[in-house]
Amino acid sequence: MVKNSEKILADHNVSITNPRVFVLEVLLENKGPITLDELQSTLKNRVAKSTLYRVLNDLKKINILDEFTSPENQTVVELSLSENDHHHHVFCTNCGEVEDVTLSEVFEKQLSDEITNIHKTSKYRIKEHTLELIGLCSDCD
Amino acid sequence: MVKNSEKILADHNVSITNPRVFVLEVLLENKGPITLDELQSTLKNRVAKSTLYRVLNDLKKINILDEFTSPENQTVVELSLSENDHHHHVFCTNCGEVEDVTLSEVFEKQLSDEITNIHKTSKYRIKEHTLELIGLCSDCD
DNA sequence: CAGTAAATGAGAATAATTCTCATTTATTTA
DNA sequence: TAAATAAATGAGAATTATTCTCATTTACTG
Repeated sequence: MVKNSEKILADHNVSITNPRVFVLEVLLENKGPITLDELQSTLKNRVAKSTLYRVLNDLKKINILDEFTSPENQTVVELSLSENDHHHHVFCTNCGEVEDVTLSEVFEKQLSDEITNIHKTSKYRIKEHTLELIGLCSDCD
Repeated sequence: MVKNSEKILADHNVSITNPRVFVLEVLLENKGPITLDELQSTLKNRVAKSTLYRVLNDLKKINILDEFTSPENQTVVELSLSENDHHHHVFCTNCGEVEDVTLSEVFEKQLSDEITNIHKTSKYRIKEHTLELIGLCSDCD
């Protein structure tokens, strides 16, 4: 039986190596955004630091990984395996946890209308958007 | 005549020093977000690197400076002198320029409604939000 | 299974930011 | 207003995050 992570790598024509499989496994298991620190400590010493950065760059290159920075300047990564999976992020300002949020279709429509309006007055051609929600998670509230 | 920057510092009970005045002057003149690189090169050698970081932290501490990271991982700062000045940012993915955008009142209302709805299902108590619009400025388009 | 190309580990190099400490500048006190 | 005290600065060292180098190991090709 071929592991999920191995199939992902094969499908994107990247060679299947232990570090890549390990990293993918953690990301798949985690399901959602994860800070670099957390990823690193979950991997323990299975992957060298330099290799971890390289693997993450590899995954970005094949477009299955998003990277962004939290309001507290933590690097956060998240698998993005499917195209049609538009969502946003909530950050806890206290513990640094990050989660996905999916906004209602109605709202996303309102947002895209607003962006269309911006095009009329702004000198920018907008291609993407991200909404960051910042607050406290239930543990920290 | 007291300079604007000096008044700002005095109003917040921080001592008036050359580095602080220089930095504030550039930020006031620039009006809008500016990358650290740009700020640094505008200041030339008038302020030591370590002092620049210190001054920026001072301004953050008195709540008149916002700091955020662009999608290209550039540190960006912006004065926020008035409370009631909610706005968002557009980033050019090519040249790295950043600008303020103010969204329509109608849309901000829709957004705050959406956040209210999120409260019902999410475990987060949301206190702030930022919308980042990502695209190309007219020069780079 | 051997040969070649690619990936890895360990640590050096680089970049961004913070820290240290001796010196300078601002503020307070008399 | 000058002296005393406290705060801020400059220069560079220290720290942290990330990338790079290169000798060794691993994966893919025929």
